[in-house]
Amino acid sequence: MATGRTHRPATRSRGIPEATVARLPLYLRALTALSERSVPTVSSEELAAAAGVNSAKLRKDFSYLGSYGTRGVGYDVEYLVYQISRELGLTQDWPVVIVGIGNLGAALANYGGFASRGFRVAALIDADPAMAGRPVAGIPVQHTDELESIIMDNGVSIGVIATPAGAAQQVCDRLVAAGVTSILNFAPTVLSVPDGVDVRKVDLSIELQILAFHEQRKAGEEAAADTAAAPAATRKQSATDQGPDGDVPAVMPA
Amino acid sequence: MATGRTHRPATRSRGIPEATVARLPLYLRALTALSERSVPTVSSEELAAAAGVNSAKLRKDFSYLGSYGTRGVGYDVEYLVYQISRELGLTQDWPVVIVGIGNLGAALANYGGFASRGFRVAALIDADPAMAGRPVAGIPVQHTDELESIIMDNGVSIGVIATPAGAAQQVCDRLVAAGVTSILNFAPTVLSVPDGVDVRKVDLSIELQILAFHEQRKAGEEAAADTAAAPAATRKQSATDQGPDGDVPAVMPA
DNA sequence: ATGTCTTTGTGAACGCGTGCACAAAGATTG
DNA sequence: CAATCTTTGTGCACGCGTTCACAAAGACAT
Repeated sequence: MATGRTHRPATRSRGIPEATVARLPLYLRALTALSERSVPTVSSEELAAAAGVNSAKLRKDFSYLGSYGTRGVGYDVEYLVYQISRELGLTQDWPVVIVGIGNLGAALANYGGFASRGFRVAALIDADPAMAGRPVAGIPVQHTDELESIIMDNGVSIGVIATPAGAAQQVCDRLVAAGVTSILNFAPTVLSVPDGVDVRKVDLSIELQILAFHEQRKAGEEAAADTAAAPAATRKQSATDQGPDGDVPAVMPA
Repeated sequence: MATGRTHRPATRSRGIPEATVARLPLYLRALTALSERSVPTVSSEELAAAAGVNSAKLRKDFSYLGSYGTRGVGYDVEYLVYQISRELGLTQDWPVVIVGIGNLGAALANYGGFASRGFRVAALIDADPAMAGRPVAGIPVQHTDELESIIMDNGVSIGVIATPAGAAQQVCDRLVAAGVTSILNFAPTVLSVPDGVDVRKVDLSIELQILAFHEQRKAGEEAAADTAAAPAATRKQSATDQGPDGDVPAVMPA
């Protein structure tokens, strides 16, 4: 997954496990789709399939929220949508600022998924003076100088960082100082924040590297399982084994 | 985190735990930065701080790769960079296709993090005929009709889906049929794939919802810890407590 | 009202991941 | 060469998360 919590040592909040919280949006999405199709009730089995999880896990997840199901029938879709929304805090309005309006920032500003669930893009902020005033996704970009006043005037508590890595920590510090307590970080850097501030990171490069690892492993297994007679030379070398350490050159391409 | 594995039931590959694999790119990034500053060696403590993890965890992670450190000294930066790169499969070239060249797809195509580590954008694919031929990030966009031939001709095994949710499963099916075995999915949908295909998803909306949950909890705690005399009315209602279920209206805004 | 059938809610067992704490290893100094 | 000091590598314990499997609960039919 592209994310990972940072700081805050798994303080299970009000008894709802972190892993469950991470799945609630998934259930909510599936439930919303059912709701739009006017499906009145759904069983744990069906909903689990739609959300791509195990049905036992889903039931246990819901049990942390309370007993909202009816045995022999299933869950009331509308009611569950409401309960999960409330639990996630989506029944209230969350103003969000996006800092760094490059390609990614613009994509985020245009992303419909933001507005659809209580998240409102309160402002777009960029350090480039040339960007100031230019509208992106219908919202005029404001200069970084305005950052503090924007945060405070709008009561923003969630910030999205889409700046280059070099600027991320500085932007983060300013956001936090101005009152932001939750940060979604797209910059490839480790952010350090004071206690009480949540950071989630989305790192495209890391995701790809994890995929590459599994891809390589698959290729290795396949090669090993091949005729097992063909000399290891799928591309360069089997890449799977090689002397425990030996004298491989301590240099690399990238 | 924004991601989560799908399918493939935690088959610990060659003894390297999944959690460790997910952290290797983090270490690699920190090590690369040290390498550029020509730092010869680094202790687990220093590197752990740079990567934002516990030093014991880091040492255990490295122990799965082998004993590459020197007691009393630390780890050789260059050597470790090489070993992790090799383990992650970054010493070889990974051609990648990006399908769906909207705002997000264009942002991904322009993202420098791709090219920097063995990942090469082999092609950009979009369903819109008007996009065909138009260069994005210096690469001409090709039409979806070409998808299969592009995959096969370039030996692409990793695909990135940045299409609208509605098109994602169909694109996924075609990618898999053409030979792709690893998919990075940005579309807000659960993809179903055959065994042997890895899917990782990055979901901006889910990340924000998780942040909102914690944000709400923080607001609730703070309100409760306030003077504890002021009647609960921070915004709507305390949102933290309320009858076990009661007769709340089964309707919601969004 | 009684019985059957479906589906929830959860107790219990298991496995993975994390972090402590320390022994082993090697570098370094005298 | 011996003593000391630093830092790795890991055994162990603990807690979280997942999954199984089943009893309890309610719907539904007769």
